Amino acid sequence: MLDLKFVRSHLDAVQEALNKRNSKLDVGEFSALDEKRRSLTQEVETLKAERNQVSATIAQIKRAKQDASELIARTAGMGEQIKALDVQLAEVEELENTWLLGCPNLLHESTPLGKGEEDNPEIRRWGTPRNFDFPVKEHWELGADLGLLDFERAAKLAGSRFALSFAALARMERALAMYMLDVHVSEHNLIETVPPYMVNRATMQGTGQLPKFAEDLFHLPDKDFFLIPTAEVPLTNIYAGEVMNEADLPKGFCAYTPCFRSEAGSYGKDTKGLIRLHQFHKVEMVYFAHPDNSYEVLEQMTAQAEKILQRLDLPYRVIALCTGDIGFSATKTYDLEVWLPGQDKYREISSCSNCEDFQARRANIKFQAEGSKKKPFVHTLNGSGLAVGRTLVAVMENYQQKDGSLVVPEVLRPYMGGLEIIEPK
RNA sequence: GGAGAGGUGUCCGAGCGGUUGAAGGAGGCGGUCUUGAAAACCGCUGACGGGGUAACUCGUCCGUGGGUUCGAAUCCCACCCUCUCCGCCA
Repeated sequence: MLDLKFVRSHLDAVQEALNKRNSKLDVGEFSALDEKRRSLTQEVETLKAERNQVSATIAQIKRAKQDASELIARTAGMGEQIKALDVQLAEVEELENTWLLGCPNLLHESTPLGKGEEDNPEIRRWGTPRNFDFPVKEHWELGADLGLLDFERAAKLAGSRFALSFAALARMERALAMYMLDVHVSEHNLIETVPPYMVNRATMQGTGQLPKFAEDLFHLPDKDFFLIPTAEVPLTNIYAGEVMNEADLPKGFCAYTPCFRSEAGSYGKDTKGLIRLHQFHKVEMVYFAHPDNSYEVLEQMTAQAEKILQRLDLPYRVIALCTGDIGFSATKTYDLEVWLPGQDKYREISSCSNCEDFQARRANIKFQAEGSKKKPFVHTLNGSGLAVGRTLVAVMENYQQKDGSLVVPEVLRPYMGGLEIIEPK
């Protein structure tokens, strides 16, 4: 969330960012609440100061073993009055806080202005889409023909937006995940992590999923746990409430986890195949960075995600999300879109964002500045490195052959017992 | 799941319902002493919010949330977490 004092003193700048995001939020609402809170605070604190004084006097009298009943009688009703004001104050504070928690992040100056995804500019392209001398299939067709992907039985087990994959295809998904993790751990020095896949409310609030986006999450009411929609949530919250060492920044983590999304409101979108499921796997990168160089870390992290696509020889492009399309917590985001010949378009496979101190403030993650008493908030960044299910889709569609078989990308072969081709039955 | 113990400041650790924001240590910072260092001694050493140009001042915070009281770290209730033992379990 944004800093309360910053919002108060930069109302115009905040409103401008909200407008660029197509948000309907009005800073005037915040302003009114803030003023109300401050005047109530003064009122109640004056009363409390008075009460504390009288109580101290009573204490003195009692210690002198004298009778204080007269003074005690005089304070009757004071507690009630304070309590009533405290309740009012708590209500206003709650409203103000809810406003702040529901307010999206500011925007980096380099984030392009735009209404929606159609306005996202392309930054660069890598690779050349392959020319096929036969009609290309989409991945679900390939999977079904190979007998290695089964959506009907998955629907029987769970419902729509679930998948079953088998044998070489299942193994290839595992190979992809292992390969990604190995690259990030041995080449990028990320700390491999196995985090909880269910987290509590505070954790979801720390990264910005709650309170605003509850409908996107799976919730276990018994324990009040939420299934993670991305490993960004547990990883970013690792240092919640802690003070990190400046010398340790930037500090990066990665994790291979399932991700659970309710996909409410996506009816009719990507209803076929592996593109949009309630459950998928993703290798996620999260960095805690120094505010001075977090944008360099963003470039580096994006390059790390790109490296995976390059090693798999999958053509992709990098786009910058515009102000109307960028996520709630981010000030700047690059999306990597991989070429899917079956769909004849580029599709999102990674999203790399700098959230600056937006999440750090929510989750209270600071660092001790050396040679100073200050404890500034860190900057947090997150990026997919990559979405494993969608990478499998990209490999299937890009590596398909005329006879319906799939060539196994070279870098994956060591993870698949040397297998070079996945043959149809 | 059952039985018990406990959660206090950077850390350890006290705390009869009333000068306790919190004893006493340790650590850190500054100083005295010293050729230098150590030791010893002295002082300082939390966060957040409100008011004030400022010096400063007021309020809140002893796991979390409620309650009792003129007054709660201290009493009551609920919840969370940690530890020990038993049971169950991959």
